[in-house]
Amino acid sequence: MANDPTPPTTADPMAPMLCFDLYAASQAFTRVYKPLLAPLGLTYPQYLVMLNLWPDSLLSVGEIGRRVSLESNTLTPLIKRLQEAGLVTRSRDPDDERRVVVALTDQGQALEAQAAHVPGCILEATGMPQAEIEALQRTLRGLTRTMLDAAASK
Amino acid sequence: MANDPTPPTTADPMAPMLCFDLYAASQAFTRVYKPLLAPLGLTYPQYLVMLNLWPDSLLSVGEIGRRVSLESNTLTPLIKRLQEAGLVTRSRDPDDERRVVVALTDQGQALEAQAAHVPGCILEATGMPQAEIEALQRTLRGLTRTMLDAAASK
DNA sequence: CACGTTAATATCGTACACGATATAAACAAC
DNA sequence: GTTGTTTATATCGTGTACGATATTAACGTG
Repeated sequence: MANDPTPPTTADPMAPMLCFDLYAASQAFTRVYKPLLAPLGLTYPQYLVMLNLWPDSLLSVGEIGRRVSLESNTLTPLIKRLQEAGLVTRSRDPDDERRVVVALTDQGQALEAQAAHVPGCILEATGMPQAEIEALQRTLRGLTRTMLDAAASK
Repeated sequence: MANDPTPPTTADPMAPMLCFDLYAASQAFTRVYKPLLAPLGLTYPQYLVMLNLWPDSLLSVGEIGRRVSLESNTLTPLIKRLQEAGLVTRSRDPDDERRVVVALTDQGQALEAQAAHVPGCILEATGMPQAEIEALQRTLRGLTRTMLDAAASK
């Protein structure tokens, strides 16, 4: 342990930053998800997309985007990677050629069973009872709405 | 409004995802920060770095990393951008040539005054009383610790 | 003091995020 | 039916994140 030239901190500038705590918690989840999803060949955002495709098996890019709060600039390359992995197909909607329809392949369908244990593992890792988790979710959703309204009104 | 081929969702796969709510809340903060920080020429992570430099004015890359939870692979290019913007200087620590010391320039120092209104604006945008914010921070910090412990023990 | 180890940054590759813009299909109005 | 507008994706550029590896300095032990 060499001597660090850092002077003793008088007041932690990070202490009052709620945003930082949110970010840290989000990153902590990512770290727990990673070893669970890596064997499936999925990143966390890719897992969110698959999670929506498993029950519906066929969705437009835009509908996926609304559900996971991402736009085509992020989703298009992400879904292309899922396609390269053989999990989904991409094709134009014949009813509306502007749309791209994402559909599960057999392999993508089969992945659902292999991912079935993930939510339970995450729930366990939180160490929180269900009721407390739901209370936290309500708090966060209210906060998110308030913040977005504040951003929009500017 | 054309007819969307999306079938009615039976159960929202996103509903139980606490991680998603954390992510959404974090993104909502980013959107509120952006118009406040853009006039200063800072991104949010860059603002976090400056927030630590303003009281101490001279920190090693590693010490900054410990405070903002980032490593050199992210910090090095970020700090180089701050350097190109004329806000900081980078130089080797003469006492330990492995270290790089980041120091505020006059311009970087001066930016503190221009950023002084930011925390108040953020606090106001949350619409939450101070006590509730602190309670949420405690919850999030506890959750983060539990999650990281769970990730480490695997 | 050589030599293996540790420590502090940097570099590289991959994958998000997201603002701005481009493209092309669908729609609307005349 | 041409023309203007909206809608759905895609592309591009910049900036994080982060695992893996490289580089160089400091340290420890014989």
